[in-house]
Amino acid sequence: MNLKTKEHYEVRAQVAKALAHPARLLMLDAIQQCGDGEMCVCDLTEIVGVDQSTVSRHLAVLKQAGVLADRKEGVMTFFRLRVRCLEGFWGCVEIVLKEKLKAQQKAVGR
Amino acid sequence: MNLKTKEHYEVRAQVAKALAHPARLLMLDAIQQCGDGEMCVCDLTEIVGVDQSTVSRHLAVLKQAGVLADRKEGVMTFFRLRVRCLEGFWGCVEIVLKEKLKAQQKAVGR
DNA sequence: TTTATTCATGGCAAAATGGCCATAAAAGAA
DNA sequence: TTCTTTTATGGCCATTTTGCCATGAATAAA
Repeated sequence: MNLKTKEHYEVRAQVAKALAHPARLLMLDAIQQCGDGEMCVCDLTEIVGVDQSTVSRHLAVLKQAGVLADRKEGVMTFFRLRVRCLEGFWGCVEIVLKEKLKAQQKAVGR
Repeated sequence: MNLKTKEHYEVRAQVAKALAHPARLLMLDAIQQCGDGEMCVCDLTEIVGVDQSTVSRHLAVLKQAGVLADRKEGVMTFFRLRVRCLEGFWGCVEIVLKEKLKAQQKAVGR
């Protein structure tokens, strides 16, 4: 088998972890769908509906993971996606969810 | 904007969370690469190198998420992938890692 | 039957995560 | 200058996650 080093799996898990929070998913979705391709912390705070400090920390996680980039303009900070592959990422998640549903239906019919 | 419900993001985050652990990644990789397409808990325990009870719990997480299925044969339990899309999933992670590296290089050269 | 093997689970402790509040820092407005 | 707005961060607490040990349950072997 062609298994990798422990670090190999750790850095990849770190990226997946950054994507594994509902508030962060919502923020990514909002940024992706907004016309400008970027959003300020204040707007994201309103959309997510948690404390501004919490949003700031979520955004820091996504930035640190390599998913978002930021740009300061005056008093505001705008965040934008650094990658275009998230569709594929969530496409796989959708498939997993469908499989899970299948398994549950099979279990009920047992 | 076409944002989804809170639950929409929660179930998807749950799947991502299941994939967001180095030991679980290693196990998925091992199962994917092994010839039979399935592995027993005992072999996975040896590969990962943590307690057998810990491996069992990791496998339960992946099963619950819809990523793995299991099959009992005698005293052993074999786990196999339920989905074929993980390549795409990790492909996106690779792209994120490359972006992160680019950002770090830019930061050093500043 | 007794013994050994394989896996799952209860219990517990350590660490990580996520949330809020308060507040600092930076920029612009008055 | 002083006030306001926007963002980031320290502090703190509650919850979740992760790991191990011990042990139970199930099956196979002796």
